[in-house]
Amino acid sequence: MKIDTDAKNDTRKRIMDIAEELLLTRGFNAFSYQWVSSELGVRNAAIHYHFPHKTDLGVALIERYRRRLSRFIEAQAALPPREQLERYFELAHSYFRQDRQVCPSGMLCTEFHTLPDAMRDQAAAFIGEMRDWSIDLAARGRDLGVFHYPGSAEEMGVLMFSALQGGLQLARVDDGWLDTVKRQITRLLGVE
Amino acid sequence: MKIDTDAKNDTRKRIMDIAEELLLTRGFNAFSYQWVSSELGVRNAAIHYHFPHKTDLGVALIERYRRRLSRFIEAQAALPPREQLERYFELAHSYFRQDRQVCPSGMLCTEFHTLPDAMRDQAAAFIGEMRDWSIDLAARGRDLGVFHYPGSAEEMGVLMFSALQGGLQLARVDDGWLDTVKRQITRLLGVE
DNA sequence: GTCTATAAACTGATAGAC
DNA sequence: GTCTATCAGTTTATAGAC
Repeated sequence: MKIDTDAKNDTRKRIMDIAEELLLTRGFNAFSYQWVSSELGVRNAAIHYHFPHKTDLGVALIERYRRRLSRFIEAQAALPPREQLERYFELAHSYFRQDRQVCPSGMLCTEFHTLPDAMRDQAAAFIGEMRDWSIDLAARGRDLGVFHYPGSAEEMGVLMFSALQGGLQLARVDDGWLDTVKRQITRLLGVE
Repeated sequence: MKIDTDAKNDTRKRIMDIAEELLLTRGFNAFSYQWVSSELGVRNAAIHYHFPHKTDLGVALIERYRRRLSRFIEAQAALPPREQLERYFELAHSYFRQDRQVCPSGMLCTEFHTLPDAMRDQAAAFIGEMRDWSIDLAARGRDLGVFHYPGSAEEMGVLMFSALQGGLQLARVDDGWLDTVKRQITRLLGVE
């Protein structure tokens, strides 16, 4: 088995890190290879060496989100639901803290109609995995008697995901928005 | 007093209608004057006559949303809360039905960091008015004994707005998403 | 791997004829 | 009001030297 992670290639990783920040603040259509290359201190042809087409860069970014999400889910799988909920909130809030980024799922959704097919496929898979995990959290919390809410776990999970995604975006206009959404979700889950 | 509405000038209105569709499907950064002019059957210089800068077009679109919202709020102000909620849902769903558009607030939020100042100001005002109305709905429904939910009207109003905005975007990936969000909001409002 | 140089297409925008 | 013609700048992308 070969080690074939992004860390293998330092420049490749730095390109992705810069592109990720640009994706989550400005959107995929609102940054160019020039933005990445000048930030990295190289010429734009160097970026094309690592990612021949911009689509390749976009796909690589979403694939990395999916791997991260997979690791995140695994790492907190055994925690009690209340702490899982805290991690969920912290995940969202960490985007906001970093230059008022939004969740990749939200950015990719609003740009969805403009994305190349390969990116759309990856985005849809990523969003499906986020939804499933949110539903699992709602289900497990209820099964363990920690959450008490009306409707099915699927309905509550989808609502939590939607509200956090919307709240993260609207927080760009009003600082307190995300905290309000977090607080109200906690209440609606009937915690305590 | 002069009559100075958009309807006065037919071409101007048609430009705005085309640009609006492009804004809500693709985003402000992902369409150009060429897209509008070719759809309208004129040359791009004709668009510049009506809107010298693209920013002017963007601002005019958001100002129109604000006027429409103002009329919408007035038109349904006297309705019972349950019907107001239905209209709220229908407002969101009408975007989805039309080529899976998203709510302007969502598109403008994800593109926020890339927008010119004048558009940002208008977008923030529009979003604030949407939020206030959602809060008013939550408050009035509770006052009239129709809604029963934990937390303040502000918290519930902000949550409903966030969830609908997020749900509308995520519906691009999964058709049933928006309906699920609507159903769960209704439940969480403790209707019936 | 990164560079220079360049291509072809598109962007927002303007001048001036009709 | 719309046209033709054009501008300077940017975009994604490639060829070939080092």
